[in-house]
Amino acid sequence: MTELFEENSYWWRDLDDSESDTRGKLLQAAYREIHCQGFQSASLSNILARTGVTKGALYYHFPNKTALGYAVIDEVISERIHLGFVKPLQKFENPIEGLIELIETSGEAFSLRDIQLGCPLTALAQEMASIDEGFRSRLCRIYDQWHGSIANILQRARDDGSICMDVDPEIAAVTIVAIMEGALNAAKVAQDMDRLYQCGAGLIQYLQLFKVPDKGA
Amino acid sequence: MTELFEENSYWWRDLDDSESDTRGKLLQAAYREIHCQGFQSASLSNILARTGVTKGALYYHFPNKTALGYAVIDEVISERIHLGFVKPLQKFENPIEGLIELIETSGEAFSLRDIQLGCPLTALAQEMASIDEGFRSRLCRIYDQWHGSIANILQRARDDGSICMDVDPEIAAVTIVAIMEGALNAAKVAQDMDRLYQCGAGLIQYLQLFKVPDKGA
DNA sequence: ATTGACATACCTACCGGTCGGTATTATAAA
DNA sequence: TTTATAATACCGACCGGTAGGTATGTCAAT
Repeated sequence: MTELFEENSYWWRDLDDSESDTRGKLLQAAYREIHCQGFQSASLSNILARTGVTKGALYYHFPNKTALGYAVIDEVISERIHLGFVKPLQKFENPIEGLIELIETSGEAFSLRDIQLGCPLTALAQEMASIDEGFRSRLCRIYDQWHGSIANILQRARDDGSICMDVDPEIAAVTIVAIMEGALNAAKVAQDMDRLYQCGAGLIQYLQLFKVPDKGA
Repeated sequence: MTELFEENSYWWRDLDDSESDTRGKLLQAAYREIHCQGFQSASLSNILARTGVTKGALYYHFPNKTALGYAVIDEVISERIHLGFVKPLQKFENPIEGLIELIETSGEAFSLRDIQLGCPLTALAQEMASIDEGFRSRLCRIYDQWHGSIANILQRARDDGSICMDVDPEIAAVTIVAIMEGALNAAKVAQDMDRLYQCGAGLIQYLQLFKVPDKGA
């Protein structure tokens, strides 16, 4: 078996393996183990072995496995999604161009390995949302922030007339995220970056609908 | 904990619990257990207890847990996706109207419980695609059939001029499935049917792009 | 002397899987 | 028609291993 855990990845690039921060090391290792195996099948022994931390230390910092999972969502995944999908959008004047830019650069950002692993948010949502309310509510918060940030820039764009008045920012935001997560899912199963590009093209088509009807005519 | 397994559900309505067919009973129970818990956390003991079948009988029909999982995909999930998402599309003259009809009726087909559980195909894909090649290839086959069937009707519609010539059937098909799976994912996490409707509205907007440019003008 | 930050040994429950045995039916030779 | 054989379908005690979790011990810094 190829050990996906050992690979470098977009999903855990630049993790701050703060040498002496036991709690931090546990969080990062737990994040990767959970991303690779799922939460329920994530093995504390693996995390311990990989970090060199002992069980006593783990249970000093976290009351149980579930709490560790919650912390991974709140402190690692949340930030990753923000850094990868929310923040990059803020710096664009025109949200449509920002979205398109984001779609196009993500083709370069992801390696095939990243695609195989898939989005950690979706994975955890699929596995845990119906099993544990603590997981669900935390994951939901992240999705809501993601939706909110997109809806926000669409609203602003609508206000200043750079996109069509009759686009509903909320519907558009939810749909855009759905396409992105759906695209990541499709590419993961197919193990094929092309799926990502195809959905990217579809998303760009969808975004064309937002343009103001040609004023030049 | 509410026992999602015990609920009736869109996802396992009309399962043929063929009284005396041990293998069939195991398949159906395994499907439900896997859908509720995920494959890795699915407990053979649960499946056994729920069916009244013994361990000896299970291992007579299946060499191991993995083979049981494969059979669930090939024989249960495959058919469910076909019945729920592929076949309903075939009976429509106009694929756009067919898609829209499917989106609208699915709002009635799903209960909140169904939404909480989510699509079994996505769940298994997210959990197992990067862990086990046997799972991945089988799930990929189902997605390919789904994509293929949509691409097909779009191609036919293009040929007879009922949709715009410059829609790429493959890109459109992959994108449509991505939106649907993304919608189911969003609704699951939010535990809210409205997410489904929002994405449905977004998908319908997207489908408007396929219409032939107004010939009456 | 107390506390924060671990380390180590240990516990029980459950997991997938095995294996010797059994009841029932099908086949076929005598 | 009886009887021997064999395959099918199942039973359930048992096994090694791993899981999450706990109890107690250590030890440097305040």
